[in-house]
Amino acid sequence: MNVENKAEEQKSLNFLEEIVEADLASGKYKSIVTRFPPEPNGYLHIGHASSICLNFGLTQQYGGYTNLRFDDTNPVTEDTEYVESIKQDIQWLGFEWKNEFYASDYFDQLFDFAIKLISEGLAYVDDSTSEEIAAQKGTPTQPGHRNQFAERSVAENLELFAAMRDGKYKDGEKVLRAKIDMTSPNMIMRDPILYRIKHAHHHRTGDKWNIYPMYDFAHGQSDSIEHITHSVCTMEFVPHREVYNWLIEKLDIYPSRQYEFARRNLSHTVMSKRKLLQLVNEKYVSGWDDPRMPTISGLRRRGFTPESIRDFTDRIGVGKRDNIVELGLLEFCAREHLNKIALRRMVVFDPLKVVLTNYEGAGELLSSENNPEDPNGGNREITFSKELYIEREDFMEEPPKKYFRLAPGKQVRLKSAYIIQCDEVVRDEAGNVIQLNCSYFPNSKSGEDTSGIHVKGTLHWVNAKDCIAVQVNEYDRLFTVENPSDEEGAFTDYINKDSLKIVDKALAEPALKAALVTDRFQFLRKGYFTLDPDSTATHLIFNRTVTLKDSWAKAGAK
RNA sequence: UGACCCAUGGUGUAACGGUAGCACUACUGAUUUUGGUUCAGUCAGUUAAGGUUCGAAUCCUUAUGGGUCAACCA
Repeated sequence: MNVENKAEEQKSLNFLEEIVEADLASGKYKSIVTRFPPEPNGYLHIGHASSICLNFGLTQQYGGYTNLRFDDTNPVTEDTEYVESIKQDIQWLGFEWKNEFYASDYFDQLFDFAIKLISEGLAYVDDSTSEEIAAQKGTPTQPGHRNQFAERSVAENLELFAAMRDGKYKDGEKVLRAKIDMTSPNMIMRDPILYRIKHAHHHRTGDKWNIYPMYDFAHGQSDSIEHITHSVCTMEFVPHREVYNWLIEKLDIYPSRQYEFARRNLSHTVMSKRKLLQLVNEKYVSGWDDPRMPTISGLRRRGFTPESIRDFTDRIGVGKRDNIVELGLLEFCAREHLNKIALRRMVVFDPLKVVLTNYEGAGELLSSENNPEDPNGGNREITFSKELYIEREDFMEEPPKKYFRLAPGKQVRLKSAYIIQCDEVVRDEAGNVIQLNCSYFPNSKSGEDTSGIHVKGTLHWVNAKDCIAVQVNEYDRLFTVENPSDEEGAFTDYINKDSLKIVDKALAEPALKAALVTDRFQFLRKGYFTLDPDSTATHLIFNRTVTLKDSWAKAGAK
C-alpha cells in the first residue's frame, strides 16, 4: 500500500462521523453532545459496547461530551443492581461520562410537558382497555380510528390527567395519548400512549408517582433537556423518529436529532436481554458474568481486555444493514492484544511422566522469557530436574508423518531447557503408557546449545517436584450454530454441550501461584488464560479466553 | 395487502459519477526453542433487469431478497 492510499483510508468515515463533520463544518454546532441511554433492566453486552464506543468515541473525536442516562421509565423491570453493573462496565471499557442522569430526574418536567400538550388540544385521556386501543389502532394495512374519548375537552383532560397522577385510578384504567393521526401509515403515529398508570415502586423516585411516561414521551424529551445534538440509536427506532420530531416541534423544545444504525450481531451467541435472562434463569450458564455469556461482565471474566473489545468495535464499524459478525473476529482481536501483553507460563493439562535416566544431581534453575514479544518483559526462573511432566498428547507411539512431537526414538526440545530423546515406554498392567524414560543431551541447554541436534518440535513441560495443581476451564462458543434464533425450535436446542470442559488437576509451574485476576497469561501452546475471581489461595482456577491458532489441529482434521 | 429501512467476496466495512480497496476467514510458502508470533503471497464481491451518462457499486424505475412496525416494553 502506498502512502497516498493510507491517507485516504484514514479519511474514510462512517456515516455518523460524516453527519457530525458536516454539522460542525456548517456551523450548526460548535461541539457535540451524545448520550448512552441504557435501561437498567439487564446487563450490558457486546452489542452495547458498539453503542458505547460510538457515542463516547464521537465526542472524543470531535469535541464535546457524552452523558450516561438511564432510561428508567418502567419501574416494574428496573433495578439498582443493573445501574451499578452498567456503570462498572462502561468504566471498565475505558469511558468517562460527563453527567450521570436518569430519565426519572425529569419526571416533573415531563409532567409539565404533558400539561402543555393537553392544553393545546394535542393530548387526551383515554379510558379504553389496552385491547380496545389495539383494535382501534388498525393494522399495518388498515387505518385506525378515534374513539369518543378523543373528543374530551381540554379542561376535562387536565382534570383527569391530574387525577391519574394523584392515584385516583387503578393500573390500566386510563392512559394519556398524543392526538396525532390515527390514519398514519406509520403505526407509531396513531395516537401513541404517552403515560400509563403504574402503582409501582420506582428504584429512584420511590412511591412518588402513580403514572410513568412511555419511551416515546421520555427519551426524546430527555435528549432535548440535555441538549443532546446527536441522538444515536438502533434501527428499530426509525419509525419512532417521526414521533420524536413531532413532540419536539409541538413542545417547542431543543431540537435534538435522532440517527439510527444497525445493531451489531455476533455469531454463535444470542444478544436479546430476554434470551440472556433465560440462559441465566434456566441455569444454562452460571450467571450474567458466566465466561460464555456475550455480556461485558462475561467477557471480562473470560479474560478479554477492554482494548481488544474496543478494537473489535472499531473493526466492525457501523452501518445500516443487518449483519452477523463472525465470532472469529472477536477472537482475533483478543489474540492480537493478548499476544503483546500476556505472560508466558507452562501448564500441562493431561500429564505424562518423563524420567531423564541420565540426569545426575538434584536439579537446576533455568530462565525463560516472560514474553518474547516484549523486549522489556524480562525473564522468570523455572526449576528443572530428573522427573518432569509433558502433555500426554505430545507423545505418540506410532506418529503420523508430520508429527513433530515425541515418539519412541525421537527427539524434541523442552522449552527453555534441553533436548531429550525417548528411549523407553513404560506401561501399567492394562497396557496404558504411564511413563517415558528419556535421555537428555547436557550440551543442548537452551541458549548455549552446542549439540548440533536439530529438532522440529518444542514442548511445554513442568517439573514434577514443585508444580502445582490448578483447575482450568476450557470455554468454547455457547451455541453450535451461527444464529440460534434463526433455527427451528427453541434457541436453547442449539446450546453447545461442550462449551465448558473442566480440567480438574492441570499441573502448573509455580510462578502461577502469584497470579492476579487482572493478569493475562499465555499457557504455552495452549491458549490465553486469566485467573477466575472464584479462585482461592489453595485452589486456583484459570479461564481460557481463547485458544492459540492451531494449524496442526486443522491439518489433522482434514 | 400498507408504510418505512436495507442490499459490495464466506464475514464486516470502504470507494460520495471516473482503476472495486481494507480487515477477518480460508489456502500456499518462508522464518521460528510456542505447529504461536512475524513475513511474503493466493482464492474470492457490486441481487437482477431496464434507463440517464462519454463513463454507474454510486443517480432514476421496476423487480427480487432481507429486516422493521399492529407492547399501557425500551
